[in-house]
Amino acid sequence: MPELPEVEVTRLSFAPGIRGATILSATLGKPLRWPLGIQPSHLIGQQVMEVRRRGKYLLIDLNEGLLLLHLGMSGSLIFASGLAEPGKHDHFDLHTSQGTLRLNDPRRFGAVVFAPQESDAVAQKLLGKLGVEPLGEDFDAPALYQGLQQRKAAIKQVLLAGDVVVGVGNIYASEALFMAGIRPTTRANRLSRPRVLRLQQAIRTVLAQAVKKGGSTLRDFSNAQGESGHFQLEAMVYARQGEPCRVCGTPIKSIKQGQRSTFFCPQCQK
DNA sequence: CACGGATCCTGATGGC
DNA sequence: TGCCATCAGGATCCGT
Repeated sequence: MPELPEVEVTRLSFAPGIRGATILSATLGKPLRWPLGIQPSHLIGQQVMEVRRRGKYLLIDLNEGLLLLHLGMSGSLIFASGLAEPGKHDHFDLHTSQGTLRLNDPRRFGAVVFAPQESDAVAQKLLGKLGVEPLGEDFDAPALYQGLQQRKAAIKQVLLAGDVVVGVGNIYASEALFMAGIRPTTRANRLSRPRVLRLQQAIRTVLAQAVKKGGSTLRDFSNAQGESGHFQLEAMVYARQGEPCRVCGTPIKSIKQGQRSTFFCPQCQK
C-alpha cells in the first residue's frame, strides 16, 4: 500500500500526538515480517522523542533506542485513545500515556523492529543500503545521473529497487516517468543528462504533490487519524490502462516489469 | 556486482 | 454464503 507519500502523511498525522508520550505496554498479534524484531520489555517505560522517516520506514526515537516500523503492502497506522480490542489484522499495539499506536496489516509484509541505536547492525541491515531521499537536499540531477550509470535494468525497476533513490513505489514510478516523458522500459544508464534532470524534477514534484494531497487511497490507505488521501483521483497513468491519456488522448498501456504492473502513454513517453 | 525470478501473506475481483 | 485464477501500494533472498 504505502509509498513514501503515504508513509510521510502517516508520520505527519501522528507525530505531534505521540511526541513526549511514555510507553505503558505493547501487545503483539500475528508475526510480521521479522517476528523476532521486537519484545515489549524493550519498550515499556521509554519516552517517545520524535518520529522520523527514512524511505518507507518510520523511525520512532525513544530515549533509549528506536522503533522501526514498515507498512509493507497493506499496513496502516492509527493513533487514538479508547480503541476497541485488537481485530483480526491488528498485529501491534503500542499503548502510551497519550494514546495507542496500532498497526493494521492484513498481508503482514510490514515490520516492527527495535534497535538499541540507529547505527546498530539490526537497524543498518534495514536502512544501510537505502538510496537518497527524494525530497531532501542531496537529491539532485547529478546525483541521480551518477546513480543510474551502473544500472542497465529498466529505469522503472531501478526506481522501484530503492537503492538509488528511496520511496518511489509502483504508483509514483509510473507517474513520475509519465511526467518526465520517459518510457519505463528505457535502460537506466542510457538516459541523457537532460532527461535525468527531467526525471529528477518529476520525482520530486509527484511525491511532493502526493504528500500535499494526503497520499493515494487505492483500496484502504488512510492516515493515523483515519482519513483517506486523494492523489489517485488525478493519476495520469496508474491503473488507467485503455483509458485516454489526459494529455494526448492515446490509450494508456499496461505492461509487466518484474511481476509488477507498469502504466504509460505510448505517445507521450519515448 | 547487478539482474531476474521466486517468495512471504491475505483479501478482492472477475470469469466460469 | 461456489471455485479458481489473477492481482494488489514492498522488499528480501537466491541462483546466475
